[in-house]
Amino acid sequence: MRFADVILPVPFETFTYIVPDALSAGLVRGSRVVVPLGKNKHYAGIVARLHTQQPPDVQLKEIERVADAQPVVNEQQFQFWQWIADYYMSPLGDVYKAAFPSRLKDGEAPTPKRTRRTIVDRMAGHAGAGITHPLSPAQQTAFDQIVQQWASGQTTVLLHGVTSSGKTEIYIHLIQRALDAGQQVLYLLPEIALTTQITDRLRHVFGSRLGVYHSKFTDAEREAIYRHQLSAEPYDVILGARSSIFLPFQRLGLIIVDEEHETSYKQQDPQPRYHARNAALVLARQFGATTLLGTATPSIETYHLAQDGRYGYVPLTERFRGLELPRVEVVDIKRLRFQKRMKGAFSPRLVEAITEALSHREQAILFLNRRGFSNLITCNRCGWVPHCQHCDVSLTLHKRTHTLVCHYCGAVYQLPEHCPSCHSYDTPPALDTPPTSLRPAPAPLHVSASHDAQERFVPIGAGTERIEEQIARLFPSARLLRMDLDTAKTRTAYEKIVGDFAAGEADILIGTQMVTKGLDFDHVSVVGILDADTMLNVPDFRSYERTFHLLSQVAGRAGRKGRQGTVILQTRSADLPLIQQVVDNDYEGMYRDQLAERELFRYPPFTRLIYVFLRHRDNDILEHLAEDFAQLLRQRFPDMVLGPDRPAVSRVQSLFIRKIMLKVPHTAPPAAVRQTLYDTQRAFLERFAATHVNIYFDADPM
DNA sequence: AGCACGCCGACT
DNA sequence: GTCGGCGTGCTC
Repeated sequence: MRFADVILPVPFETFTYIVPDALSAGLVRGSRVVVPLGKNKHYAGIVARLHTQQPPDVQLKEIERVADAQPVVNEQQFQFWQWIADYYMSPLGDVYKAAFPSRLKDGEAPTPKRTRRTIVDRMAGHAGAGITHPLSPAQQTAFDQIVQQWASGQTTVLLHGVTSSGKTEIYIHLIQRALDAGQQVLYLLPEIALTTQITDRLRHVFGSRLGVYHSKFTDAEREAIYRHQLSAEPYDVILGARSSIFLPFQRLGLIIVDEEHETSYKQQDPQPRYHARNAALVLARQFGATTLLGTATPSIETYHLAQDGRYGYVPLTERFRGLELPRVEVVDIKRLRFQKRMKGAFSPRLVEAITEALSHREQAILFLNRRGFSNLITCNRCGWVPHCQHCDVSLTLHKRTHTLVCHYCGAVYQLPEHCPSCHSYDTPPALDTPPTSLRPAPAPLHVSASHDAQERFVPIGAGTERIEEQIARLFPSARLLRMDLDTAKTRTAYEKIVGDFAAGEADILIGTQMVTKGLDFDHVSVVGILDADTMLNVPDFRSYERTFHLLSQVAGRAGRKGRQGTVILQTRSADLPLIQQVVDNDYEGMYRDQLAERELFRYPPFTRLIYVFLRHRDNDILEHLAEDFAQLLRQRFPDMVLGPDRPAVSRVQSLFIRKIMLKVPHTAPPAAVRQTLYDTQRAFLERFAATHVNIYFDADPM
């Protein structure tokens, strides 16, 4: 009797099935098979092992059919999956879930008969022509240094190049070099930076040898690319987001991780909580491939490794075509507010700079890291602030839709007619209206609160929607565009805003983080950072580093050929050294300060962090459980445990949350640490068998 | 994660 | 008298 251990898209390791004789011949490790699970579910899973050892005490079911003629997971991928599963403490089933397009995991739908060829056609295009631009002398020097460091055995190199230094052109030449050597290339970008600007440029050069892979593609498109990579003639270059590290490769020779400092490389929510940059380095090692990490502002961790000599290091300080770095001016809005000299969120200096830009027919970008109209609203009589019923966050007013939105879970509420706390303005409620508080609003909303409902509640703080309103009042003739999650929900909407702004069809672009990534506009002379403080005040050891990255990136949007751009940085923390470091573009200074802090408080890169999260619907029970769990951990990991703490958002979707932080020294063997964590978890769950507590780990959290 | 099974409130 | 709420338990 033969058995197969099968990986299924459920959070477990493997399930064992009987291999029917009829299927035996066509089955190998890596085959995709359809199997029954539970009462009447069917999934497509991956055969991880074929053997003859019948497991005891389980009633085995049979494999129903083999889904493909050929195996779909190769040996290299199995190793990689196992590394992810081990390192990030996630079951193989969840790794499989992350690695595969959904349709390939579905047991119900038969494999589609090749749909219209347009799926692959759209991706492919022309043959490509080696249309690489010649490198500038500075770029050529960087290129030579990178190649030379690889040759000297330094397989990972950090390219530290200022914004607009033309890193992409260097990448293109390195990719060409790898292709000439018959190798495949993986080019990773954060999701948000995968714009048409970059894909068009690469398509232009590499034509049909390029495959693009990211989450905005339909599942069918992703399936097509996955299958194409299994074929005898796969794409030689994959340009993709985080999840493209899971594609099958045959002769991978080079991985480029652009914007390596981006925290979005770390998958946050569903398991596996992997870091695509770090996982890519492991992938490269498996293939004996070289890696290039590129950024204008390296992460502290990466820069530290480069300083240590563990990564090669290549600086590129010259901006392409002699573009000057922008001049950054700090405006202390704490004082201006006190002096009542602010016009809404705008300082006189920012208004002046925008006025000047507009008078020269130049463009401005205004950056604010918060969407919606106001951060929160409060009753103007008693101070009541509406909160999400499921999460521990106040609700954001969205004026256009007359709604209150939870930016954490996405729940949408009607704007209340009167304050449920003090019952002020107590017009008689309609009989069918529960007088209590917030009622969830039906999804597409056409609810209009009565006109004066908005006056009963005072909006506090500004979001992009409110900035748009203020700027329209300050500059009535300016043409405005707003880009945030609300206006650029789809890729098309996003591309339209970017395209329109680039074409000069608007004068001012207001936006969130979205405006900071991978965009180059030629006519932007002013960038306004409306409020640097929201980022600084996040209680997290990385908040200064993150603020530096973000502000430097936003600042880099300013500047046009032949004229220095201006950045107006408004902040209430004007004296902070970090702000001066942004002004001076002083990465080294920021790095030095942050590294000292990290060493003092034993944070990465001096330790490895593991977070333990506990979730429970009862806050008091959770409080005790988390305390007990931390106690068990303290016994096993002396001097390494911090907490439990309430995370900033301590309740999400009706579950309360506690976080325990583990600072693991580099001397502790990772496998042993993980084993101890699992043992502790098991002991804990056995002791509190009855209580329903959810525990999970996050290795190298962001 | 799904999804079924199981015990307590408002409807024809 | 049932429809249905989501608590909890299992999946080879």
